[in-house]
Amino acid sequence: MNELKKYKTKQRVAILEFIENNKDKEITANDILMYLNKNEFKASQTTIYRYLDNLVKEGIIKKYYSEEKSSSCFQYIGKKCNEHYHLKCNICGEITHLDSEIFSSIEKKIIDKYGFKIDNIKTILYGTCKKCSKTK
Amino acid sequence: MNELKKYKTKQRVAILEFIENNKDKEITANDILMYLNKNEFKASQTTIYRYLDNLVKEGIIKKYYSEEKSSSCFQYIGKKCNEHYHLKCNICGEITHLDSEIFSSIEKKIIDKYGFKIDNIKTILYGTCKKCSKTK
DNA sequence: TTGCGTGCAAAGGTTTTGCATGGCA
DNA sequence: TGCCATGCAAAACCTTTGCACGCAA
Repeated sequence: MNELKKYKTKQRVAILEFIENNKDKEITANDILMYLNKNEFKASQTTIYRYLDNLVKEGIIKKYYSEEKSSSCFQYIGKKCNEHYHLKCNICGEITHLDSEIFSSIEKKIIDKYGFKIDNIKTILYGTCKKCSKTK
Repeated sequence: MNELKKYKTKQRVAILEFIENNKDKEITANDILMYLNKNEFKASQTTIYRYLDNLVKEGIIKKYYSEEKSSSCFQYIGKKCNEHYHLKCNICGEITHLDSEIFSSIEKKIIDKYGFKIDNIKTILYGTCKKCSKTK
């Protein structure tokens, strides 16, 4: 994505910090709001939603919808995730980063046959991870 | 799954008919509401939501969440869609059904390397379709 | 007649928007 | 100083709930 000008504010730092500290969890906008209200810097829900949108567009976090919570959830994925795909376990929520070579042949096949260019940032492959397959 | 007593009402017939006639589309509760309002039998949104819940519980339709539409979508379950993947255009929303062979090699690779079993019903491959790539 | 189904209106919850103010660079 | 970011309140949505009435069986 292009370099949009962005300022570093206390709110943004606090929000991103919270998300980074909870890499392994799905976080709702409300979780962030509740957490910040108990801490040093507060941020309004408006700010939280707007900043989360930015982070999603930049590919730094991912957004999903949780039926269970009836709200959107966000999760940190890191800055170098623009080149590969992600697997997400339906059961434990764990995210696995896929080697990019695995998908390159398929990307090409799909472009050739359907003219469809897959967006690897937005696309998430859902399923069941190794651990959860065993304990089932 | 058990045999709950159910009445056959005009509203329910109309709702189910609409869903069946749009097997290949994602339908929101609102789509049904709008459609019915233009036609023979009307149904309130309350009725629609309640009946959709029933159909989901009975396994007749499937419910998932559409980020695009920011609302739940429902789809009649046809056997054919349980075996392959779907491409969804970020721009026009068109859904393309993928030939299952294209993905089978990848599924195997991912199981071998990560032990991850992809769920082809829940997974949707997002991107840009041929038409929208051209007009861009 | 019985009791499930319906519709209305209102509530509940999440997310977005408009606008004036605040604050980083 | 120039803009972007923020916060408030209200709006816009989607979905659920309570309650009285309607209607299939």
